[in-house]
Amino acid sequence: MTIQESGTTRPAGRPRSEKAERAIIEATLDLIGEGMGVSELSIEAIASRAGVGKTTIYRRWSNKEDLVVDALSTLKSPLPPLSGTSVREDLIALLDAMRRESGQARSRCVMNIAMSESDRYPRLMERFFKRAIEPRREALRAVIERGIASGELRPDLDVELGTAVLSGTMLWYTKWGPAGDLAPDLAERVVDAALHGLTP
Amino acid sequence: MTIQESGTTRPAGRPRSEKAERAIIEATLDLIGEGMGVSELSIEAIASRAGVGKTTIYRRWSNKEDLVVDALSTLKSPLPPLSGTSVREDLIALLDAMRRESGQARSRCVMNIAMSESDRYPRLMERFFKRAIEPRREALRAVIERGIASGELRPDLDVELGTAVLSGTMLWYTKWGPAGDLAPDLAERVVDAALHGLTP
DNA sequence: AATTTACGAAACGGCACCGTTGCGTATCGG
DNA sequence: CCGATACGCAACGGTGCCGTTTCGTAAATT
Repeated sequence: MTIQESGTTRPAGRPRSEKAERAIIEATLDLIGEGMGVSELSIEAIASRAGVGKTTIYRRWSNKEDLVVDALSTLKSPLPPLSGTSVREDLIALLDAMRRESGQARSRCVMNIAMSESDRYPRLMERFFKRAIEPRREALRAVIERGIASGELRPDLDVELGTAVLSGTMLWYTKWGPAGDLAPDLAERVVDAALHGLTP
Repeated sequence: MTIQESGTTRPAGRPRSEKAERAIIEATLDLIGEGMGVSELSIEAIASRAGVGKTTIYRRWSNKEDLVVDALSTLKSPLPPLSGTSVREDLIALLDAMRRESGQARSRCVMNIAMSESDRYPRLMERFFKRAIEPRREALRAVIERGIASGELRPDLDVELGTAVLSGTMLWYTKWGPAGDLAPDLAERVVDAALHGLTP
């Protein structure tokens, strides 16, 4: 053995192309980003878009769902840094990250899929949720729990209800708000409305 | 002329079957209610489900989109009666209607379509929005404006922000809340959280 | 009764995609 | 160089749906 990678023998023959693999996943995300539902994605369209033979796709994934799972899993969810100075500031930081993401076509369409196809592709969505949704929800939950502990939030506050109010409101604007980008100060206004309530 | 209906001459020949028409629309809504996206609906599946020949469908609608528009338009949106005694009570009535609807598979799937396919079928969705979504939003808006006028809500409240907080929170529970039916007192809790805020 | 239109069923040619196979070429280890 | 594997490409037979047409029958008007 001349070259050996961490104890695993490299199989003989030409190695699989990393470039092709990335191109396939990029093409998949592109098509999803253009509004394709999972059921409308065709392997042939992905192969064509990626400049790749169908063989190269089938060699790696046995079916479309597995491919989509892997493609969605590559979407990073970098949570914004939280200053920790106040609950209000941290909430604004989290919600403003949602606002910024909602401006990207790819993120919007992925969200569409997450919301509408979870019944038909439960396996796919379970994995995607764990990867992309759960960390954000957990961050929000942590901020709220910290706020309850510090007295910045009601001691009897239902944490889930708090997350629902905050991210649900942003979700509403994303889908049904005025067309185009969301107002830059939206997160701040939503947080203040949620914190202080609609009554005088 | 022997029998004449309200000034319009009935054309000769066998009249179109009202029963077949309803069966077609029912079948369409059934399939949508089972999780079908618009793009996955096939005329053949609808015809088969309705016990009808494809001819009978094509005679009435020239394409799938027109059929879906008509089918969705038959979905009633009976707004709940508002007591008008207080903003809080009216809001609870409106949000509880959303909660009850979210338990019905057909309503859930229609909502899925409304949220995820609005990019691909803008014409369809525009009409559906006007029919099913806009009246509810308008009712919510009216209650909020009345509350501002009566002093029950902040005088400087952004009406759209208020609707976003209320219906967005319900939306969040519908899609991402705990599985199964929503808690019967959810609307009340959401309204109180929105009215009084998350702070002590 | 004659005419007209609608009905359900079946079949049509066409198309897009399926998943697989064969081909000639490219890229690796030995 | 040799064997092995991956590559892009093209073609395969199969399937499901398209929108249309044909057929025999049913239900209305005149």
